Amino acid sequence: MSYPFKKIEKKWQKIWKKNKYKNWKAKDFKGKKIYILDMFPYPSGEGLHVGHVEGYTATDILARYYRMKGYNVLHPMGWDAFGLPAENYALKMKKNPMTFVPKNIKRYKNQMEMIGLSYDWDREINTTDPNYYKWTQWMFLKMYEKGLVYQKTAPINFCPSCKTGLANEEVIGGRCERCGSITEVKYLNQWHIKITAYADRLLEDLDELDWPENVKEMQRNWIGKSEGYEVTFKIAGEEKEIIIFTTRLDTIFGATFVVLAPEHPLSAKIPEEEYVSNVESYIENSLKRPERERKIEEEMSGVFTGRYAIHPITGERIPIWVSDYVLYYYGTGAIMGVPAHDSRDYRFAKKFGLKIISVVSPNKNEEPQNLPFEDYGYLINSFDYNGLDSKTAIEEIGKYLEEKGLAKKAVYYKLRDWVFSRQRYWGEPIPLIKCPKCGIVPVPEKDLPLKLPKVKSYEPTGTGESPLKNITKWVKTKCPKCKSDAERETHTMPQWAGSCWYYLRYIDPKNNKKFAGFQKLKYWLPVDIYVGGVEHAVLHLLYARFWHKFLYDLNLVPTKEPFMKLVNQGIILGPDHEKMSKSRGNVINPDEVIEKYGADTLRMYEMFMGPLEAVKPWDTKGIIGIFRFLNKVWEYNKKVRKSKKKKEDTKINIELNKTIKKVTEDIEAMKFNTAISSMMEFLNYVWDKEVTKTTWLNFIKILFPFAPHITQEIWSQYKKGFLDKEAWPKYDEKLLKEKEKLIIIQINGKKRDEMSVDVSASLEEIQKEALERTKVKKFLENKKVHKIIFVQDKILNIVTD
RNA sequence: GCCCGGGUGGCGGAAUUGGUAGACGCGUUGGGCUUAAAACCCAAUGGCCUACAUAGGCUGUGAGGGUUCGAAUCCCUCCCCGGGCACCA
Repeated sequence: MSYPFKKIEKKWQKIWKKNKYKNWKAKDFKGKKIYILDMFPYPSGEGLHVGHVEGYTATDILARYYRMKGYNVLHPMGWDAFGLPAENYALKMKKNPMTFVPKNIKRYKNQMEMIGLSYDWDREINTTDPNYYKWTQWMFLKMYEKGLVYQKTAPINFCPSCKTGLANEEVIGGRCERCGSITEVKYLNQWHIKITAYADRLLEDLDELDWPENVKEMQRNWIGKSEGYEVTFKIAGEEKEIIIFTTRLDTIFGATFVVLAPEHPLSAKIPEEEYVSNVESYIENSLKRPERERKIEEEMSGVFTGRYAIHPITGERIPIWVSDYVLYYYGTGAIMGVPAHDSRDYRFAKKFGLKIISVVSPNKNEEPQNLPFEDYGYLINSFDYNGLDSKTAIEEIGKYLEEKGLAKKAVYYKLRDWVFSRQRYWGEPIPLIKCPKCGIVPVPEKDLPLKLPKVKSYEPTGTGESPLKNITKWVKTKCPKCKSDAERETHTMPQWAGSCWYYLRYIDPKNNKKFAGFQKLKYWLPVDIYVGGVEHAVLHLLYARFWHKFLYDLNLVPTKEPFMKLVNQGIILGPDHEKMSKSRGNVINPDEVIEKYGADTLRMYEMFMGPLEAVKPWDTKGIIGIFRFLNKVWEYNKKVRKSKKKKEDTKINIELNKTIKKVTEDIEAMKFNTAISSMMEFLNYVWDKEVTKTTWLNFIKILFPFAPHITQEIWSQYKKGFLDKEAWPKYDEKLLKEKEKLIIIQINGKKRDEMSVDVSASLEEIQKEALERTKVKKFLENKKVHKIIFVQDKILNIVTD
């Protein structure tokens, strides 16, 4: 017979709800605050999966713990309901997202209650609520006002299945982040946001953050800062010049050719007559192919223009080529080819028989052994600069060229501006109006929110136009400036827009004058702990940091960064150690687990599986261990209720204090798996013993954040009120200082014996006692003691010759 | 190719950061309860070996080497797995 978890869990969930979640409310400006945040879900309709439960349980434990510790805890939840995930699901089910999404939200919320998550539901937000997206639009207009929003026709990534343009960040390995389709390149006129203006700050401020190193590294790589020089190469017999970008000015004496990207304006302009048709067809061909395809190609291609560039130092004539291994959208779209020290230039030179000169070597006055040699080293074959190390050479050569006006320092980033238009229905309408007379005119603030119109058909068109385009009534409007007939922008914002600032709205969710009051923001920010999946490393987490910094510059938020500490929960694999997926049939459904074992078991098992950050497989058998543990708690409680014991034994007291200490420290370090182990150890220890009610209730208190239902039920059998309101038990350090210590006796580093010693014993006493032990004597026969090493309270190592 | 993680029993994982390797849990084996099974309870459980037994020995944290009285932990070389980036000049 198992304990009646269904009855207990239902009972307390009902009471908590009836109590209007009062125990979980955050109060502004009251005492010491802590802001514990989850990444809010997209309510797609598939329901919560075990991965959500993992992260949400972890923060729930923290929230419950800190409340008991007397903190003012902000632990909110909301819905990221705009965007592709929700819309694609609605499309699949042939429903309108406007009616469908609220249903999904209900389902998600219901599931969260079934897991026993202690959110402050008064602060619930929904990104599709006009009262919410009013402020998303407002912030967008602020960016527009500050010149960070611009329109440009550019080749962008386009998902043929979702039928919309995507940002660079949304293309993972050439595929759409949402649906996995291979993306295409389309030339579309899109709104962009100048996130690149913040590249340097986004990079630098990473250092201050308590984030996993790999996430910081991913952001650094994504931003991809390169410092170098722009160098001018004159074209022989022409006024025109080619500006190239290089980070390796030390290799300039090895530049034996110049390469232009096919898109480079000079590519089509400069070829000698006999080369024109060749170059033109090459350019035409490469423009047809998306960048991604060009990259994958092993074989290098390119054409000679028939023209030569003048080397800026030696004055030598070097050939100018056009090749698509040079990217137009990075740097200046032109490079100097240094085949001896760059693998791509090397391959290119080999293929077309171009000159290769080594100019950097690992050793002075020596040619490098293997080409290409891409590391820094010492200069050779470089005239006056021979013998200098690469770094010095870069500076010296840079100085020389700068003086001659042929070079200047330059910084380039891999990060590109954020493509912000989506050709989809389910998003925040971009609040801009196109007036034939005034051009682009923002929707006046008083007219916000610009509501998304209700429609019958919202299927994406695939033409590069938004479905909103067909809603003539909505599209046709008057220009706010000149009142003449005008049209609304019909593209919508990407799904990331709403999630860029949702953590701010929780702080002041009902404010209808501002997105949030500054004093409240000052009290609650920054977010102290943010838990969520690593998949947002260069998406949401980069966008939100950018958005936050923008608001910071307008003095609208008090901190430079939104999220101080970030923790990524590791994904939970199926029992077969493979990623959970419907097609593999290895998906664990949390609803079913709750049905079979209850929410407390589900919560605790997910915390017990291993470290929060680790990727770990679900073990269908393993969960029984937690279930047994909770059953044992229930059984043992019956024994305690009958007990008349008044005074606790010292040994049990020590054990309890040890457990409280371990659980306290482990929760703060988010090491939930070992916290649970130590509680199991405690129960195992007292299992055949009797404890007082006080001892037992202290144990129940520390178990509460992990298993709130069963503990609250047990608590109610002794005392009134909610465990949320109880103070976290303190542990007594004095009790933890044991009188006797176990000393391990090693001989030459190997454990041979152990003995118990009074803590007050002197080293001499311990040594003497140890050397007299029969086992020790046996090992020391015919040997001379050379040295004795003693580690206080731990080890005595006897070293012999 | 480059950059991050990581390799510990049959499995998930512990190990105070250089000091008893394998906590806790699963599984397995033996025993109890039961007409029987499940559930539950008790005990054993890294591998190899010696022993009638109480016991005891050797070996062991991906491989090899090094530092140290002492290494899962630090250093060097290599192998393997996971993740990210990938013609970014």
